[in-house]
Amino acid sequence: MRTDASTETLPSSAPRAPVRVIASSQSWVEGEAVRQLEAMARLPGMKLAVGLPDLHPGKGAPVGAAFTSEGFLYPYLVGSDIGCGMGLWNVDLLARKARPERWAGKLDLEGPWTGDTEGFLQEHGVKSSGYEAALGTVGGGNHFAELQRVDAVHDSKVFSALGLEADRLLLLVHSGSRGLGEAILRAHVDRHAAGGLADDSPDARTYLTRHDHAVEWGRANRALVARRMLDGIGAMGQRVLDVCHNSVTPRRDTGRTQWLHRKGAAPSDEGPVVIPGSRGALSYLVIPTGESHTSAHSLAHGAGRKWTRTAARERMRERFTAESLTRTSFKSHVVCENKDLLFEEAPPAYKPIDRVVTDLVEAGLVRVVATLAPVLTYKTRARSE
DNA sequence: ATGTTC
Repeated sequence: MRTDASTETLPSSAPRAPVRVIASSQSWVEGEAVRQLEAMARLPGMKLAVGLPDLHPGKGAPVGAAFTSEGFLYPYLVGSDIGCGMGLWNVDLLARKARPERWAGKLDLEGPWTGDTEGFLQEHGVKSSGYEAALGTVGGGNHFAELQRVDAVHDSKVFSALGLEADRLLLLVHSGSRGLGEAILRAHVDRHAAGGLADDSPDARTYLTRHDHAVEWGRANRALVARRMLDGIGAMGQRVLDVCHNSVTPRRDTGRTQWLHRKGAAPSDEGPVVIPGSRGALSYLVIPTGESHTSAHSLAHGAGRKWTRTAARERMRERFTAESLTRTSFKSHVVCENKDLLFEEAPPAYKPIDRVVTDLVEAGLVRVVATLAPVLTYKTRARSE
């Protein structure tokens, strides 16, 4: 049986698992993303391929998707940022005491943390990895650490049960396992290219052990990013939630083990999650409303890209100065001293988050608990023209 | 996504 996951070599006549795209007609989903989803549905052992409303094309495999398989698992579907996810912290500071401009001038999370990373990992029950120089750093791409205020509370019962208060700041951290996850995928690709692994093979066990470690390390990384941010503004915080959106996990609801791959897909079976928009948009704190096998136990993980990075750079450079993009329509501040990244990550490069969340609500998958508005978004202090 | 990549 072939285990080759490359889309070119899989004949379109190969048997195809059911494909479901959870998006209303008002959500624009690129045809290429759906084609990628359908190609992945032809992989050996695939049982279900689900596109969430933030589905968009990726490098071979689409992003904003979840896949269940039997007998085989596919590291390539998880991608290189194993363990990437969102953590939310409750900050012991009133929103009206926020000083975004002052904080933007001094916050610096570049470079290794000067504290005891080994000790920090130990406290979190995580083994060190050799990548500790990156522990507590945000990374690139769409990663960020963002101070937020509460825009509106829609479900005060759940909101209070989470220990949240409407007048307090929150901190949302989106980051992953940095170079660690990348090295794990590279080791797999060196041996198997885009092919999958028989789930009873030694290579599958090796990959899963490393994968699980990267997931834990990624979680600890977000915790250290949060601590560095909070240290920088002189505040303390408490973790409210932390969910991973790039991972593969076993499920045993059907008798035979199924492998649930999430590629930019938040879990719907681990309690509340935050679905962030672009840095110039609201983030949605939502609670899943019932377990759903047909949605592969998954939710959208963000707004989803509308423009490629290249297109965003070109279009945004024509229309805006870098300086103007360091503030948003919410009057929030953006620390991003890499100009290319500032343009690539500009709000118009992303789809409207309200439509993504509305699609999830209308599909019966979530209820909105609160909306959160940006106050200060930290991307990078590393200067680059 | 990536102690990237020439």
